[in-house]
Amino acid sequence: MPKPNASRYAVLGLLNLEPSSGYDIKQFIESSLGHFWSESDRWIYVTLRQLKADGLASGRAQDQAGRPDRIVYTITQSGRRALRSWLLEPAQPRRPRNELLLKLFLGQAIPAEANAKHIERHREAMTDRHEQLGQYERELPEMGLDAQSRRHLSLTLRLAKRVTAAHLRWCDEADGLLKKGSRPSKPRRRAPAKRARR
Amino acid sequence: MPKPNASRYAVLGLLNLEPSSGYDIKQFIESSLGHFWSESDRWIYVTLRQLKADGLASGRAQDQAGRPDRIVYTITQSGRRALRSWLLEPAQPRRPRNELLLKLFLGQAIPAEANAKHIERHREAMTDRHEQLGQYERELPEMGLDAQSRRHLSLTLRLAKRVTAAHLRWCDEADGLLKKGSRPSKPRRRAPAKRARR
DNA sequence: CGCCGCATGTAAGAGGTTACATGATTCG
DNA sequence: CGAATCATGTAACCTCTTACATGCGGCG
Repeated sequence: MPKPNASRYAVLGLLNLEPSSGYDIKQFIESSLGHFWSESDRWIYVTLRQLKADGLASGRAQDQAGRPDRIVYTITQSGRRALRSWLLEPAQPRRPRNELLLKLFLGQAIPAEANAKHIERHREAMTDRHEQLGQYERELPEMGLDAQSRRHLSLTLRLAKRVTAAHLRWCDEADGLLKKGSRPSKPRRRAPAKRARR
Repeated sequence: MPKPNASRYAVLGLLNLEPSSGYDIKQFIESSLGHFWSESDRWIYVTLRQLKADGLASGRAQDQAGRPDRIVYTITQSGRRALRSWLLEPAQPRRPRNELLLKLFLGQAIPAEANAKHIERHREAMTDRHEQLGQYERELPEMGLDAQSRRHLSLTLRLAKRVTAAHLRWCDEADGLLKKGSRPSKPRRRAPAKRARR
């Protein structure tokens, strides 16, 4: 029995929507799931062969005139069963790892302006993202998806937008706090206070 | 030259605040950075020895009466230089991988109530988290941290709270949308529409 | 007496990432 | 003519997880 492994099930789940080649899956993930899921394209191919080896999918090579052959994978009965039972299990939260917050927390070692720059970059990234999400949301109805998929995708978009907006509001707040923090009452003053644990 | 690697710098950054043993670092991460950063405890020990091997930290074993020995690591000059230049670089965003959203997106394969349950679990998790963050925020002033660290930690807490609140509001929205979606005009009806890519 | 806290380590392996490799076609 | 698109693969490597290992002292 294969271990619980999100990559496998992500690929398997897409096969469940429609038989696909590795390239199809890569395209679909990049174009549609990018705001909450991504995979390295090489890894998709490896995963597909693993799924086939485990009997969760079957693959047939298609000869294509003037193109590289494509291997189209189809989910099997046992694949559907495995997918369903994975979908019923609670989602496993990932280990939190926010590099931006880590850098800010450790940011005493660098000038305050450098920290402000981190926030500024983040604001730009979040602004772009927010715009892209809005764009994507507007394009949703025109994509050839069935009503269910559209509803489910729209659900994920809404969370992404809310979270992005929260980040943007935080950027404003953070700017203010960083400015306050970097303005010592006397110039060049250095706090002698020592951090103590426990 | 070691590759850019967040774990190493997380540990190095903590050493920069104060010379510490692996166990100290584990405790500090668990108690204070848990909402935006975590490490597997075993890996911390490995990382510390790597840092030492690379000359970024030095370590001295301390004999302790009746206790296992502890190895206290101290950041070196070259460690400080490496840390500073890492802190100045833009934060690398991680590959997005939200298992909850993946399961919801693929959730056509399971009954609508199962998807609602995912949301419900998520709401509970986010509610707990929000409470914990509030608790932590209230305890901040009493922790033996210097003013800078307190301000920086509080910054990270504020983002975490905003994001958590966004998740909670989304849970309510999602409930509504899932209910609408699972109520077909005629019972047992199944949408024959086929998804098409591109 | 058994469990918890302190304190570190090793080794195997999972789960990826990245560089390298190939090769035809279409488009600007 | 060069770059991008289609299409897959191998192999080395990195990062981290997990199971296993040790051992003392204090507490209920």
